[in-house]
Amino acid sequence: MTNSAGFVDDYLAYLLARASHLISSEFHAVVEASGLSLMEWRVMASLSGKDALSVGELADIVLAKQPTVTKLVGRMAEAGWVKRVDAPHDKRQSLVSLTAAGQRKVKPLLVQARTHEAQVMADIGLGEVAQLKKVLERMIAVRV
Amino acid sequence: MTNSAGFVDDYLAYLLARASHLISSEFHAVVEASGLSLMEWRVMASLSGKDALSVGELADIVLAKQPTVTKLVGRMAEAGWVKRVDAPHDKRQSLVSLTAAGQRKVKPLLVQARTHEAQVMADIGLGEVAQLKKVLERMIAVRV
DNA sequence: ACAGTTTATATGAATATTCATGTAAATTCA
DNA sequence: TGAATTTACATGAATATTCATATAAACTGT
Repeated sequence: MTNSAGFVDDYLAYLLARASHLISSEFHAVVEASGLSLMEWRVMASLSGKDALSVGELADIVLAKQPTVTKLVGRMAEAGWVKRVDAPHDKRQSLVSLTAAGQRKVKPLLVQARTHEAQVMADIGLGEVAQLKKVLERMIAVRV
Repeated sequence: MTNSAGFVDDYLAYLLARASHLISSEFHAVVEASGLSLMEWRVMASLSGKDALSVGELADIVLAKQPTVTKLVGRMAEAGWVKRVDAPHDKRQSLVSLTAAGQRKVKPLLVQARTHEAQVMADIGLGEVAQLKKVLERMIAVRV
C-alpha cells in the first residue's frame, strides 16, 4: 500500500488547486519584486479599469473573507495605493478605488501578467489553454 | 471606464484560482461537518493509501509552507489523527502517517469527495472534465 | 412612519500562517 | 576523513486571517 497513486493525484479539486498554486507562484515572484503581496496584487488588478468596488465585491473577487479585505484595504490605504470613498447611494458601503500612485504601481504588473500568461499558453498550447479557459468559465458560471 | 470587463475576468491565473476556490468551497461544507479544516482534510487525504509522508513532502502536496505543516501536523497529532514516526534512513526527517482513528475519520470523506467530483463532472460534462484534467496534469507536469 | 429584519462593513480576540533563524543530520569534495 | 555545505525540520516572533459580534444604514410589510 506504500506506493499506490495517492488519493489526490487524479482528484479534480486537487488538480485545480495545484495548477492554480503553480501558476500564481510563478507570477508571485514578479509581484513580490515590486513590493506587493499576492493579495495586494489581486486587489489592485481587480480595481484597475474600474472606478471603484465595494469591500464586499472585492472580497468575492479576490476570494477572501470580508474582514480580511477590510484590513487588507486598510493597510493598502496607509501605503497610499488605494483610497476609500463613501458610496453615494448606500452609506453602509465603503467603496475602494486605486489612487494615482496605485495605478502607476499596478500598470507594469498588468503587462507582465499578460506576458506571463502568454508564456504559459505557449508552453501548454494555445488551443488547449483556450479550451481550458472555456471549461473553467463554464464551471464558474454554472456553479455560482 | 467604469463598467469594462475587469482585468481578472479572462485571466488564466484568476480563472484557475476561482474555479479551484469554488470547487473546494463546495466540498469544504462536507469537510467542516466532520470537524476538519480544509488543510487537515488535505493532509489526511494525502496520507490515505500511503504508509507515511515526510513533513516536506506533505508541504509540497498540500501547497503550504513547511512551518505551517509542522504546526498543522502537531495539532493533528494532538487530536489523534496522525502520528510522527522517525525515518529509518534519514534522522532529520519526521514521517507522518494516519492513526487508526485518522483512517476511520477520513474514510467516509474519501467516498464523499469522489461523489462530489462525480457531481461536478455530471454538471459540466464528463468529456470536458476529462479534457480539463488532462490539461491541468500537463500544466503541472510541464512546469514543475 | 415605524418596528423588525436584512445587509454592509468594522473591530477585538482567537487562531493560523509566515519569516527568520536555529539545530542536527546528511552530503560533498579536497 | 573531516571541514564546509546542504538539507530537513522545529521554533519564536511578527504578521495575517478568521470568527464572533457590534454598529449603522437600508429595506419590508403593515
